[in-house]
Amino acid sequence: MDSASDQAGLDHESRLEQGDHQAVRLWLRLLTCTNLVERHLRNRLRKEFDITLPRFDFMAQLAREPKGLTMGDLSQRMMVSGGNVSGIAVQLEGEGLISREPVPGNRRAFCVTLTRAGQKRFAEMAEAHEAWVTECLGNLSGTETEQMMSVLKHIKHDVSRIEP
Amino acid sequence: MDSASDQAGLDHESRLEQGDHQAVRLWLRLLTCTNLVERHLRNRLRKEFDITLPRFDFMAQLAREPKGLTMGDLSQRMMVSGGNVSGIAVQLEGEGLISREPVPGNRRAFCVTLTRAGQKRFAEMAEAHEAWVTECLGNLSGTETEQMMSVLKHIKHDVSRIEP
DNA sequence: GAAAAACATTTTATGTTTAAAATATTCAAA
DNA sequence: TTTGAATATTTTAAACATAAAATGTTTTTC
Repeated sequence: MDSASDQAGLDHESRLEQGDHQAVRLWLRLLTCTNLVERHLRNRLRKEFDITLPRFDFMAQLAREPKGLTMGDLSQRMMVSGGNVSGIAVQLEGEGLISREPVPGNRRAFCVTLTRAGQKRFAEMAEAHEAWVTECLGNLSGTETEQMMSVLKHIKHDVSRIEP
Repeated sequence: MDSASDQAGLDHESRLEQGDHQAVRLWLRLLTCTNLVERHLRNRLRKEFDITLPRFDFMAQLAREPKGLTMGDLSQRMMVSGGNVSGIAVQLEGEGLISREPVPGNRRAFCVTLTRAGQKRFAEMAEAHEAWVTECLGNLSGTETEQMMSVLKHIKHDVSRIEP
């Protein structure tokens, strides 16, 4: 067992055998890397602000859109099901961090916004969050960052063309 | 609203505002991209083989290690909690795809292996899985693939150095 | 303008995931 | 050799996630 994998812990891509193809190797490394960062952010959000990643994400979407979003908008942007968004909204509303008000002229939809308390709370968290992300991804060179952005865009395009 | 985001649906990184910094932009794109591929694979595994991604992953780890792994090994390599692995193992054992046998000389640990049926089942799935991954990530140029591999390695290294 | 289709959301049932506590075993030290 | 620490796993409780059904609203269509 080599010291590098001892150090970082064994994971998806540390244990690949020769036969695995290039694309699979890339996929496993991509997955490992994203999980690593995601877990790091999740832990710190919990430890420092006692909030989960989905709730933070929910609030982040609202912070970018001061005029508010509907539940459907949130579902799309967070890329999760409507029922999921619904459950998170109940909790955040209970904590007084968001408010749901009827949309004039459309009694089906809600307009969800951050409350004043929600804005304040989110601002604190966002600053820390950005610092944590920068800690994870901020040591790349400008070239590396650009390469990643470019290739990821390419992948996103390819995958979008597949879906049934 | 541009046609590209109509096409793929709104997501984490489609809605960023100017002020967000480089690292955060990269992170959101990385997350979006990984989620996109992960969801695609998850859906196809469910549709074609009626299996979940975690179960597939569990079996994949075992397929690479014919001598078997302990529950703790699996937890580390899959990067999920022990309780999680425990639950998956119960199910797969119930379906006769894996077996758990005591380790001689250590009554705490189990040695988990694929059964013959498990090996056969996994071989079928793995072939399809590799094709799906190649569909998602196989259209990149050699240069792009190498760049991704290299930058991801860099990120992984940076993040590993942070953890408390 | 009534029926049908589409929309926005919530509810329900089921399953996944985690952290933390509980259980049991092994190892180390005094 | 008993105490205590470390290890390996399972159980538990709560949050998260999905699909599908249910509810109520709006729009379309004939």
